[in-house]
Amino acid sequence: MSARFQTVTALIPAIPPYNFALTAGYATYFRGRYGTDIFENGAFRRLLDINGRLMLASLSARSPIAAPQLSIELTGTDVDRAAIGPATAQVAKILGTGQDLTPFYAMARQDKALTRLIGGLYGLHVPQTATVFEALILAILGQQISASVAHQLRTALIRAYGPSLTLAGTVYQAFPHPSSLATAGIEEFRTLGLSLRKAEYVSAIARAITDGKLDLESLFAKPESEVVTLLSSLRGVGPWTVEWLLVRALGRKDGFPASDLALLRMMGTLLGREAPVTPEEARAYSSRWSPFRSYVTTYLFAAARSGHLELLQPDDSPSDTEENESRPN
DNA sequence: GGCCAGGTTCGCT
DNA sequence: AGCGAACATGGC
Repeated sequence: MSARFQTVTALIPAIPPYNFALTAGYATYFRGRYGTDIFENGAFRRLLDINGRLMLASLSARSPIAAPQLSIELTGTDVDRAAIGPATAQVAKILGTGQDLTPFYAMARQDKALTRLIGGLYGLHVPQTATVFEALILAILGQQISASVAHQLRTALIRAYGPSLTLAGTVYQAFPHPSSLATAGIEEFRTLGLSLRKAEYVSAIARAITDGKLDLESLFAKPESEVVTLLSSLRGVGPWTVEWLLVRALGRKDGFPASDLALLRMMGTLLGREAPVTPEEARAYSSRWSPFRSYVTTYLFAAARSGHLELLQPDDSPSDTEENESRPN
């Protein structure tokens, strides 16, 4: 049963400045592969599920940051021109091509602590998840534990329950449907390494969706107050998860997970402190970044994930380095 | 081996 | 209201 594949191509414009490599890198945690997303050899790939049809999207950018254009190639057994619209819309959302950074940059240039940070990450947009469901499940899996354990759990869940398509010998996987997670048992989740609690949270959320009692995707168009109320009512969702989804799934500009341990450490460094800031300090200080705190959050995590911690160092430090090469002038 | 990780819930004061 | 314990598991 050799499937016959079709391929179609299109172009996606992005609002400049747009740095494709940085944005696709962020979406894959600068690891090359993370979860359903792959960024290798300059190409971002992800298996899309467009109304039940699986197709691989492969994206690349040739054009400069100031005049960005992404080329997309769709490959699958059921791909035709009609798939281009919905597929490009989904990828454009995932890679944040429609975001306008200009107002954020105008604010950040006036802010001493942010200047170096944004300078080193010029053109980074905020990647979004394809669905609110995906962001929520990933967030729950990542609560409290280290980034490496979170990576393991997320990978295991996607491998076990995500739809897959094999192309040229490579297996690609999309994020699991709510129905797949709803029919899986708590015990199955536990064998993947989830705690009993996380297994219960994921199971209950998936079942609520398939039962028609919960419509996460409708939150995208809802005002923030409603989003917060509904998400907070779910077991397993606290303040951190709500803020994380505002940033990562709902396209809000001013989300800020003030209780995030990593964020508190990064802010401490950014402000030239020895210790992490407290959640209260973080919240109070961050008000000056409003209404662009989702971008600040993303840029902080990008600096940490990409290993460029120097972007967090204060700019005005005297900087007496041991190996100082004498510089002219 | 112990403690901490990109939190949240639950049970006690 | 506020505080502490439990939770899974890899890494230091």
